[in-house]
Amino acid sequence: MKETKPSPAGDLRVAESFRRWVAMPVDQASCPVRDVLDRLGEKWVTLLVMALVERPRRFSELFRLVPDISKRSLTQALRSLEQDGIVTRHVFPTTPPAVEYRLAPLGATMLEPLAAMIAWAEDNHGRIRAARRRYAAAEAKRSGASGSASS
Amino acid sequence: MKETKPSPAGDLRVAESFRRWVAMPVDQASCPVRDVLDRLGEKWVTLLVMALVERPRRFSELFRLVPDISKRSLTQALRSLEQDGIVTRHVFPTTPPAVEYRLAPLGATMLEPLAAMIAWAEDNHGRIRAARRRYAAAEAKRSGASGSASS
DNA sequence: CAGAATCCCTAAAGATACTG
DNA sequence: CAGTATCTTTAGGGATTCTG
Repeated sequence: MKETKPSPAGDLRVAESFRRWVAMPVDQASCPVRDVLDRLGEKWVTLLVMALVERPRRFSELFRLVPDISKRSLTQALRSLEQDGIVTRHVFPTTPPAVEYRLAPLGATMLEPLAAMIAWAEDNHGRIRAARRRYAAAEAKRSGASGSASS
Repeated sequence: MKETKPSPAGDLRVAESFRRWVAMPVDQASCPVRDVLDRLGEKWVTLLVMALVERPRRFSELFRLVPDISKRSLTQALRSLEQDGIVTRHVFPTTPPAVEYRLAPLGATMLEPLAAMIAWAEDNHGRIRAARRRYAAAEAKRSGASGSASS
């Protein structure tokens, strides 16, 4: 197990974050949580960041590395990341052209929190799947019981 | 600035995570990163978790708290969270009925990594917005320069 | 090789109306 | 109050084709 530190301070910090957030205008652009986290939520973004941790990768390399992505989505996701300064794009004017994507300094700073989330996901994947099964079972029982008895 | 610790260990850990992930079958359900992180990426999920940090909230409370969510989306997001064991749902059979959503223990454990991500987002929101402006400017120049000279 | 452009299609999200 | 049901709109994303 990792450190199961209670971190009441952390909780309070989140609570504070939320308080600030809720006080903000709905304006998506000015709310970091929505503006930044939404980006990270985009389908392939985190996966690509992970793919770039070890070393820079070329387009086709990433394309092969993520089996079920389309070139279009790959391009889009890389654009997002480039736009936000998370990755940089280097074009080598050879023939045929080679393009390399590398984690920008800003991107490197997000590895820590990202790794924390990933670790949490891995640690609790079992629990979550169990919870889903439990939920499905409860749901099935609800449907099965025709609204009559069965307490 | 916070601690800008280099954390090479953290980076390696992510790299390792990715290596494991890429070796996995595409099977979404067996990959924690995709299975769990995708959920967290769902539009309102993190926001709702944040809304539940301080104390349990009722449906209508959450509805008011998140200004631009629809009842339908709220219900769905809460279902997701309930399904995964992140929140629990308590029905008080009064008339009219009151339903309270509260962070489950499992949900509480994700506050730490989530807070880390949020902190990162807040710390770097300015940088990201700047990067976007830079990107937009560079893009505009590309369009402006009719593809001829300009080094 | 690395993309841009196009078409298509599904899933997510909003609005509205109805119900226990 | 706390939903569900239905309809509609939209945008994300996939497949394909074309280009520098």
